Amino acid sequence: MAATKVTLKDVAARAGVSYQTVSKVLNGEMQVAPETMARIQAAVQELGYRPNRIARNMRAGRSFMIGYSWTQTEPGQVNHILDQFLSSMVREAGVVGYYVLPFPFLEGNEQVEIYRDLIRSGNVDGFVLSSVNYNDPRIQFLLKQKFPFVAFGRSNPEWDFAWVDIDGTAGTRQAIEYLIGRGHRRIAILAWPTDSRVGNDRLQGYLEALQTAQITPEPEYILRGEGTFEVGRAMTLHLLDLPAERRPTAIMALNDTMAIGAMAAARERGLTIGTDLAIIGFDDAPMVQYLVPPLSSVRQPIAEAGRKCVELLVALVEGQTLAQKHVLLQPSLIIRASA
Amino acid sequence: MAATKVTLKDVAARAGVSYQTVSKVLNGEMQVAPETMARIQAAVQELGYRPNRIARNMRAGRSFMIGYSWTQTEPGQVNHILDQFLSSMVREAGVVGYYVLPFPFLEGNEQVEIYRDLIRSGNVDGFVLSSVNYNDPRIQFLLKQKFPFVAFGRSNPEWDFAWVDIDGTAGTRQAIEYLIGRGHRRIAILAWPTDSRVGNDRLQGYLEALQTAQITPEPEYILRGEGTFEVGRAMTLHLLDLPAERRPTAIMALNDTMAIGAMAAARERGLTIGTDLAIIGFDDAPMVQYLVPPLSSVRQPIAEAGRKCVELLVALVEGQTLAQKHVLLQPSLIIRASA
DNA sequence: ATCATAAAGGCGAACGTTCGCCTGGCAAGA
DNA sequence: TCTTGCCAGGCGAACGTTCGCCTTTATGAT
Repeated sequence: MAATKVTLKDVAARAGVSYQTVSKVLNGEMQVAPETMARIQAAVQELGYRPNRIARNMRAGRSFMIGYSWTQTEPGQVNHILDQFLSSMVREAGVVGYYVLPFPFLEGNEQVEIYRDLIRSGNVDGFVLSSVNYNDPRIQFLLKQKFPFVAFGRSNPEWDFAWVDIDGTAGTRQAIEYLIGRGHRRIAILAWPTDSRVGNDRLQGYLEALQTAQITPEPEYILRGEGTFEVGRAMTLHLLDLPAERRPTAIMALNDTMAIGAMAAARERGLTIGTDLAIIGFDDAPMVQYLVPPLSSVRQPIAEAGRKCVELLVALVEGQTLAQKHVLLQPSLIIRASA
Repeated sequence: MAATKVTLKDVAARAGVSYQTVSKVLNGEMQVAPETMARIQAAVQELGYRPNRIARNMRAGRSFMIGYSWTQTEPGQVNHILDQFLSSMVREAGVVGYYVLPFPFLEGNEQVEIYRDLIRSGNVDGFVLSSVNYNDPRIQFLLKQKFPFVAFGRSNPEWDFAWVDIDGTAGTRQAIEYLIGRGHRRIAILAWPTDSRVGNDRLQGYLEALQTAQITPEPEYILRGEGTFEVGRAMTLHLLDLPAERRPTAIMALNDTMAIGAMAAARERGLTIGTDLAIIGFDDAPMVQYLVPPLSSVRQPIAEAGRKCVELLVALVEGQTLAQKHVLLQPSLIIRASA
């Protein structure tokens, strides 16, 4: 089917040396006479030789693969993260001689079994984990196995492992500080259930910003629920139906989908978004700039996170001690007309 | 670092047979006494043996990997395709014992070099191509190399290769027929430059629907440009500034981003979308359901396409003759309030 | 003339599989 | 008793690398 494979032996035969010599020369592990060198290089060129990666890995006892899987979003949700994150991982991995191996994501214990299989079959040298949360069974498993991995996201504080995360607290804090700076005092937040580490981190920024401004957090301004459009809309309707003097003048949502729900609710109540009610989202999904009005949101340096994950992981795999085991990246607030 | 690898020899030693026998038994290529079988299975279980994939591939002379790369979208654009497409490929590949190997996408000749390298190094057994267009150099190269691949998208009609595509013509035709059925006669289309195969296919559906309805296509209703928000907006402003009796009552855009631009333009001219002006997009990006009004759009069976690509490719790689070399999937029109 | 040294390159082995062929033993038929 | 055939399993080889050690020849110092 494909052109027959060119091996070291073919190159060696043409260059008139042993194949081991070719190997060493190509890997720069040996001094040879200049003419020999030239003959070898010519043979490589003419035959189009490339080292067989499988054989190399076989010998090395490693796969030079980084396992990665992600939660597939349900239809109607976007995973605008994936493209950036995966692209940057693939690129960075390529630079240091690795590949990224995507594998299916399953929930619960089955997922751990997949990790176990990939390890045992020698398929991967390490993992990058996404969608990390408290008590993540994958982390627990990998720690026990002492198998190299880097988590994109934090988990239980008592667990000691390498992670890269985006400072959700800072993102929200920045947004809330902006709202306060614009004169808002009654600021509500559409938050997530307490079992979400990401949600709690982001909520924390809200509390910190209020505290700094010496505003007492009102429990009725902190609503929790799933991060969907419908939930965001329902929560906002509830907030807008509070008596006028308690009704919030600004709403921050922990993701854009909820923020869009909030915008819908505001419109239903006849409010002008941006003037009657300020709304800020989180994630800066690609389309929110085209909403009416364009949604302010917190943008995360996803590509940078992907790069860092690979960098840390490769260091771990190669047995280096990490200069920094934790990387916390700063998001940035993108202000548009909605706030 | 990781637990020491368990090999066939370890299993064999524990079961008291030769390692080759273990191999054959596990692969079902040999009959053995029931007790032997039991001993082997017990040993496998107790030691947690999994065949080493690299060694297996080495022996097989194949990688069981499917190469895939995609064009990373510029910031501000969504690649809502990737998640679905890649997930379904990974899943389907897993079922038949393959993995998907993502690699960086580069433009032009460099890209072909990457393909060449991946082939020569034995990294992949085949490719799935995305973002295919006319005169695609990758297709040209792979055809010449006789290396297995499946394209997601069509290219030059004279080239003979396996592809999976979504029937863009049918998608647009369906949308235009819907508009005609709603009484629209002056229907404009925001199309793409003529060098886009996808764009031309979709445009074709527009022409066909008009012809069926015996409406003469007006050149001034067929606008071409890049598929961005700004272009969509500018084109629409131009259309809306036509004299009242020539102004279109409906606009179809070849992607959602342009459709969103059209919505912005309509709003700028004070038109009510859905009643004064019907707008339909293409792609059904996840967020368009939340626009105001929700955007009607053509939805593509992306996951199905990913599955089919893998199915065809694996058949090719394994040397089977394909029952069907071309798969054309039908998109569906999702009607919302914008049209 | 002798010996150590370095340069240039060869050689065998190993990584963990799978594949094809071989063998020893046993039962049944002639 | 001898052959035939089958069952259960063993054995060597090979895939394409890399690694460690060995050999040969030339060079220079003693």
